[in-house]
Amino acid sequence: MSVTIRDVAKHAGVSVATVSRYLNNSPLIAQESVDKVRNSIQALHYEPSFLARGMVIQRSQTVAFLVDDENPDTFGNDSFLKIQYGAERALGEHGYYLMILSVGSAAREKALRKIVVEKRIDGVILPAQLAKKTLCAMLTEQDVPFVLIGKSKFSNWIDLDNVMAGRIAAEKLIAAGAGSLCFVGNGSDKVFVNERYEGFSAAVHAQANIVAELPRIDCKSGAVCGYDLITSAKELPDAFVVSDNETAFGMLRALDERSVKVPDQIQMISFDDGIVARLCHPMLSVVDIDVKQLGIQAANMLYLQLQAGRDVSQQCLMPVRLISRETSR
Amino acid sequence: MSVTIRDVAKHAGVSVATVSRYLNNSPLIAQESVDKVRNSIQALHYEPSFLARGMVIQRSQTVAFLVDDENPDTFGNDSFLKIQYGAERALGEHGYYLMILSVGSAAREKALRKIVVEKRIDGVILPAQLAKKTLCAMLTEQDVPFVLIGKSKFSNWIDLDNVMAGRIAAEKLIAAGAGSLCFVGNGSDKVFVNERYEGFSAAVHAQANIVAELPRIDCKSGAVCGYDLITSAKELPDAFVVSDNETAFGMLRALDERSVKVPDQIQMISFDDGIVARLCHPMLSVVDIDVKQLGIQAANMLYLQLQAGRDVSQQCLMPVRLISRETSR
DNA sequence: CTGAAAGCGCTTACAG
DNA sequence: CTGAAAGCGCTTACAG
Repeated sequence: MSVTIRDVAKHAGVSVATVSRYLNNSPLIAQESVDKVRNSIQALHYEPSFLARGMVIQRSQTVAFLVDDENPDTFGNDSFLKIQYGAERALGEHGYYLMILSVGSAAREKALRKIVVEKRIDGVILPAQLAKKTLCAMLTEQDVPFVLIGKSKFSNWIDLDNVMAGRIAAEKLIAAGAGSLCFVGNGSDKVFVNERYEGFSAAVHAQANIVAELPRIDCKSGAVCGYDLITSAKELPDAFVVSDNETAFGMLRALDERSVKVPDQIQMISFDDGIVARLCHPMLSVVDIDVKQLGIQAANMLYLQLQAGRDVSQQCLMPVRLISRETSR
Repeated sequence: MSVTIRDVAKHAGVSVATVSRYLNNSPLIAQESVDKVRNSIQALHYEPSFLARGMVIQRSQTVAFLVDDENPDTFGNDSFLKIQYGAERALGEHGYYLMILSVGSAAREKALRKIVVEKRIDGVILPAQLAKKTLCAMLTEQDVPFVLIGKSKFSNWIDLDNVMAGRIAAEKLIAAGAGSLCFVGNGSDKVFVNERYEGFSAAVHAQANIVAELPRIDCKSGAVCGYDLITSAKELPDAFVVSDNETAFGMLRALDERSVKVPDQIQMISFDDGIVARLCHPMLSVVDIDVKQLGIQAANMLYLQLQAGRDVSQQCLMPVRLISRETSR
């Protein structure tokens, strides 16, 4: 049907071995042959079959990106989409393809195993939350490199620098004159919330004259909770650092109703730059990271391992940056 | 290295042909052989190589999902992620895998061609916006079935029923007593906006006593535009149908500032149920569709074509539903 | 530097 | 119903 390596060989007047050498950039080939083969390939619109090639070299040039579509908390947002796109792009530049695989249930985990032993994929990128012991053990045993998104006890991971993010937020507020700060966290069990608090805390304690009264408040319902928190508060600090946009959104609305001027009377900084940050009134200042870049980096880390052949241990913390808008001075 | 069909054959005391027949559920095999082979496969943990199989049958059991990561307008939202997950799930149940491929630039379009002729994929799902003539022609020529997400002149597509959505919104408002309605659209060049208006329009004109003054207002910057629109409006209709959540958000904030009671004095209905709808104050009533279901359906349509072997022309309009919240009576 | 040949792991007529 | 054999399109020692 389609044109094969044999057709090219015949057309070029060489053997298939020579064509194959050309395809693989082998040094064992004369310039003259190179030219002939190149011409024939163009003339015939030849495209090597990855299936045949993959079969002999036992590689598919594709990596799996694991997701859990049953976990809206982790994946129901577009930053995940951006990570994915970033990874696809970076991988594409190295000639690799990206396959999506949801592994919510145990059945799907078996599916992953199947894919791995079938050699359908050469590597995997997965969120740390999905990195169960059995899964990682399987990957290691099958000699498939993987990189995690999010800190982990496993060797290779990449994450945003949440501690730094918390520190930056607090420092900015202190520099802007806030004498008393309060951290509001949505979800005390989430590690990124706790990391942001850790950074916040370090920055506050570094200044002898700063009061960290109400040092930390935890809520768990986003906007509604943030709103309630403000309406019921007796006294307010000079500034809030809030773990997420939605909680901040609710707080700002309540502040507005109480006619508290932001940022004049109270300042606020949150994290992650989403649509909600821009809908806040006034617009929310935020410590953000470039999530697409995170995906790109993850892909590059994996590519390195794919090349090295064996595990090179890598950890990477992505830098964050402050986006000053209207809730901070 | 890994166990092959030959190992299984030897272990089971049959020929590789028989094992292959078992693998392919061939009827040409005795029950006795079936049992022997099944046992051996389990004993040996045999997993057939998709690469070898794919090479002979010229199929890879994977479909490509095309995206354009440079177009934030279409893909910078989580509904796209849900479509993707839905597709992955549905495909997975049929034993197919999902590969992501971004095709923003011309270079990537060549990459798609390569993937197709390499037989790396058996079919493709793509947003209608990406369905350029050359691309579809290539797919057709290469005999690769595809389904579009969004209405199209090409044969197979699936879309949300935007006309119906517009109609439902208007009818609900009319039934709730609105005597004058106004449609606010964000982006007069977007087909889904125009379709929603079309349904709105039909519903309004069906009622002789309904006034459609200010029949349609177009803006193009979301929240800010919605806000300005209300602050500068001289008189207001009984109800608004708004093409998107963000514009509605801005309008509601302005209404609040003007102390117009919603939904008592003015009602409002928008489309798509996102996070913003719930952050509106009062919470936005919305006509929504199940986007994940859209992905599932798209996958099923493609699967049908993959099975049928040849093009079966299908169009599918996904039903929508009203989610009544606080902005409608 | 080059080609003939074996082999990667499967499927599928073909003959029995 | 079963097996021997050819073939899918490539790569890679091996001998030259």
